[in-house]
Amino acid sequence: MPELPEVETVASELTQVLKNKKVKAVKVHEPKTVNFLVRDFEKKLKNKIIKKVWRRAKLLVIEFEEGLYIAAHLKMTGQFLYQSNNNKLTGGGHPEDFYLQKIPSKFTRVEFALTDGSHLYFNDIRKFGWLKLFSKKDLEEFLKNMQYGPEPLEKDFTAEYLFEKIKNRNVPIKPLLMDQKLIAGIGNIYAAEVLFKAGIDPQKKANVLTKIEVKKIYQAIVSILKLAVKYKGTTADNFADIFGQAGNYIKKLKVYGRKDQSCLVCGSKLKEIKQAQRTTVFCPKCQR
DNA sequence: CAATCGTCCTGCGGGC
DNA sequence: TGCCCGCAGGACGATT
Repeated sequence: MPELPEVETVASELTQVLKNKKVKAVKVHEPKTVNFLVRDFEKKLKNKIIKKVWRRAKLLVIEFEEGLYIAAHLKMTGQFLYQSNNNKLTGGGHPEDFYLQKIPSKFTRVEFALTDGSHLYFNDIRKFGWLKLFSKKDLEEFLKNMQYGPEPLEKDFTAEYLFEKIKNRNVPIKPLLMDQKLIAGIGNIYAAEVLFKAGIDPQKKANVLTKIEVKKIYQAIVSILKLAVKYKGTTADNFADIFGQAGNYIKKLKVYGRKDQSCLVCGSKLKEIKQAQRTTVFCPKCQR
């Protein structure tokens, strides 16, 4: 669920609130969430100062002084929630906003107390998410092993790159767009949205796509991801930003989660299929 | 190289 | 009303 726009939102907000703050204490409630023995993980982070938080693919990286890093993956249900020293989550009180999880809750896997009295919580219902503590060298090694493809909003991601990489691939285009080694950061929601915007059937094999079709896909990737970042992502399930606010791109979704509803362009019935054990919704008339 | 399945985990919704 | 089943999905490893 959290894909590039959601993770980007969390990274930039975390940088805003955590920059130059010092860790007072860490509590790990779920040992399997972290890559060290609980007491070691807690000890290594004590008194460390946070420099910034950034994103690579769907990975969040919290950078500390002295070359220490936490790489975090939210997987499906992970959330970072921030509570400043004197108030609760901002919430907002709009009923449509989101159901706010109480923090800490039974889903709080790791909590960070900062010396200014604020707290950061890593919540995760399904325990797929993780926090890995790395030295600079370990982080570089880890990222190298991941073999992430280019960032879709950076200059090295081009229509030509995309065409060259997929022109010989005899696989359906939709699951391919979710391959992190091809492009970093696209998941099930945005892959579906991109192909709708580009007017391409998700079942179409990559190696039959023309240069023009690939260019349409490329343009859809860039424009949709940019807009989704601007909207602070999509809350289709339980994504929230660090203040517990839902992402607004859900209002812009054209196909994801709209099985059997009518196409917003042509009015025909949207169809749901399974591809590589993932659901894909598309318009059989608009996407060919 | 491609396709598929199992795994991790829990809440929720559909069906009866 | 209540219970069971299966779905949701990011990413990796194993198998065919």
